[in-house]
Amino acid sequence: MGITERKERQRAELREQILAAARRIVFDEGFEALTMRKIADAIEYSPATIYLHFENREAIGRQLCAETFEHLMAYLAPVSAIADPAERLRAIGRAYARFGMENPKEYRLLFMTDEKYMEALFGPAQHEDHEGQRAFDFVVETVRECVACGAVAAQDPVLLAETVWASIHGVVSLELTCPHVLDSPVDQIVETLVVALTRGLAP
Amino acid sequence: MGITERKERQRAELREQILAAARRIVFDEGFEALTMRKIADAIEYSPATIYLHFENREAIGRQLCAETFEHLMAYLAPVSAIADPAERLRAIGRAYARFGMENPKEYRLLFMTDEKYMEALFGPAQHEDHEGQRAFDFVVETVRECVACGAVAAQDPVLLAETVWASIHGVVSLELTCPHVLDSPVDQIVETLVVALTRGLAP
DNA sequence: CGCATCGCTGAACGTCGTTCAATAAACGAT
DNA sequence: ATCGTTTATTGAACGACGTTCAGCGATGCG
Repeated sequence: MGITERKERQRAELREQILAAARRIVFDEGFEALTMRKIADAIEYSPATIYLHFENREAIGRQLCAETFEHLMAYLAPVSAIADPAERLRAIGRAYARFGMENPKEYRLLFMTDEKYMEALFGPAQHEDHEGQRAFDFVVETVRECVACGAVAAQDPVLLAETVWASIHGVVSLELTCPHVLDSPVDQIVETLVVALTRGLAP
Repeated sequence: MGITERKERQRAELREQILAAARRIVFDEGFEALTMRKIADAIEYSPATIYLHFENREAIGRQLCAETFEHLMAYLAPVSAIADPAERLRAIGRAYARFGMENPKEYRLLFMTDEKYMEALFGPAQHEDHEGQRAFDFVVETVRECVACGAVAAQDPVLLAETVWASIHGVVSLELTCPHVLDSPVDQIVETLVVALTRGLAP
């Protein structure tokens, strides 16, 4: 009785086709340009069919966000190999910015569009393991190590981690929103920022 | 022959009514919720009438951006009275962040929506006096003074000013996009940031 | 073969920004 | 006062959007 399985497989395949089409559209034109009818055209199905696989457009956005977050994690993962906490903190900033600049549409969807696309990663739900929170905890832990080894003056590690995150996010988001306003190269601004921050937060 | 003048006045009044309605809607619900039909309802005219005063919705957004920028300048103006350049630089950051937190929808329209709403303030036009550029030059000048008096190590002042601006923007924009993700109060993050930056950029 | 289930869609609803011919009012000239 | 013209305003429409749902045909089961 492989019929049920075949149907399930075909169903999953169509769902993946929808996601693939949506991914491509978002990558090329951004999430605002993602249209149910455009997806339908791409997969050669009626728009109504999409609603048999996703609750609505927002649900597709949420799924793409989850994937985007995995993508971001892939950028950050190699950084954890760096032993020196201060250098690791700087490397986190660089890797994060690099992800944003290399994946502008995805970054925008995840961090600059609406809170509803982040809240799946961060809460405010109660008991789920929020991968967003876990990733942020990695930054917090690095800051804690910086404090422990005397590279950073003792302060609330969460506050410091949020300061680092927010400021790097600022460079990326400003560049993504208005590409020609920042005169200096993003790399250089990020470098200035991470160096100044680790210097300025030292005891 | 006051007839022409009266007509001109009435025309200007209706234009101002449109802007007033648009302002209120953006202030209450954000620019995404700004609808031509909603404006038309508010001013008790047909939607088509609005197009006799503005080219399209985007033109209204641009005008609101210009006003928003004036508003931001009003926050920054008192700061110029501060004599110490380093303290003035910190005060710029605080005032900028306060503006963003107190005028979230306007801030979002101006700096987080689309480059087309900033480019009127910053270019890429050629010979106009871009008020956005002038405001940014104020930050650059402050940085220059910081360098001159030895508070900041000699580097490209534009790079340093952009670093400061982008990082503060990051705190504001992150908080506006996802209000409950940052655990620490925005004031505290901004304070940590401006202090760490001026410390870290010192010679 | 008949019946039930499933995948799928055409057509519709209400929304949006925008356009344009048509209407009515106000005006200048005679 | 009347005519012709300019001006202000709009109703109705177009195409696109997200979303819903009755119904269609094919598939599977007894």
